[in-house]
Amino acid sequence: MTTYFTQLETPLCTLQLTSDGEALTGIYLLPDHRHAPEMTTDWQESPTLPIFQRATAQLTEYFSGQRQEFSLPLAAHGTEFQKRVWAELAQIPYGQTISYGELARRTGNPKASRAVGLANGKNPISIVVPCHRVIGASGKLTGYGGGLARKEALLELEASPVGAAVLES
Amino acid sequence: MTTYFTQLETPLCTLQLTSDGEALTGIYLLPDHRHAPEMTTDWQESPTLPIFQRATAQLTEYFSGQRQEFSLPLAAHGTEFQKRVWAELAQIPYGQTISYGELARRTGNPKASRAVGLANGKNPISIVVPCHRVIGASGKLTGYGGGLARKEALLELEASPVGAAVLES
DNA sequence: GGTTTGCTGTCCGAATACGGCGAGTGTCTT
DNA sequence: AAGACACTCGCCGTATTCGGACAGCAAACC
Repeated sequence: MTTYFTQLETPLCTLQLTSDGEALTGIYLLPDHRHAPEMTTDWQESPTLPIFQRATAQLTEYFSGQRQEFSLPLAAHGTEFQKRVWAELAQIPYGQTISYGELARRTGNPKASRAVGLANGKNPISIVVPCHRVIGASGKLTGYGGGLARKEALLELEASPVGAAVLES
Repeated sequence: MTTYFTQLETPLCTLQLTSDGEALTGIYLLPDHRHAPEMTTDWQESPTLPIFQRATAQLTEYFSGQRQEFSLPLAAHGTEFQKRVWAELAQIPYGQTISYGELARRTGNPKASRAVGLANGKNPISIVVPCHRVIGASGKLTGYGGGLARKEALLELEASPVGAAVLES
């Protein structure tokens, strides 16, 4: 199965988008994103793919503070448990944060907060599936696949009424 | 990937042939063949598939003593080591036997006679890939996925100038 | 306030177990 | 002597199991 990809520059960092040709399968924060897939010979750069056009437009709006929700076909591959966690992630509104424990409760395994953290880190579609909105019960950020600094930046962006201005400073 | 199959009656037993549509992927001695794959819902019976027609004809000739070598497209899936062993199996002439140790030497791992035995047992294409021609260094048959009795019968068939007559008795 | 402990799902490396062997002994028949 | 047989031990590639490590948290203790 061919994997299509393209890249997008944002005020935060470079994003790498991947797709199966129909749905979006991944978004990675380019330099040093943990669990980012290796690019193999069957990858094909296709900036003009419709799904990439739509995703690029919506992400650009997001970073300018003009968009709070995404509308894109997604296809995240993982275990049953992981998919349940990711589905629950998508329910967290823009600008809000919850704890790993709370996410565990919503997922149906109240005591699996630690496993939820792992599943969170494996979320392939950063930003659109807002894993950055999950923080420790104490308020500490505790971890992010794309780096703690970027997690903090994303939360600042969503908390600021002036949008991307905070990223420029 | 759909798996195609058909069955064939022989003087020895029923044979189950499997294919990917192009090449032969398996031959199993039907009642009680160890490591025989489970038939799943994506299996499809296709007796008219060209590869099955050719295989059936050649196997029938073999059991009547009229054929000593096969000419069929094969596709055996396994590890590197297993494929090396199976390739070496194909070099053993009709009617001859060698020991597991000798097969290990020919494969390039002289001391791996025991591992060779395992790989031998995993050979998916019985008879055409003649794993029955490998016996213990002492002359004992020591084992066969399709049952020791059948291994003995196959060797008798190949040793007899009158062909399948020995199987009828 | 700190520290410890138990509860979670998944991955990954290490350790283990398991054979379609074979060579080397030792014993017991002929 | 020489063969038949039982037993032990080293050898090898796989399959399976096992033990940590983690994007946490709360309760139970000092």
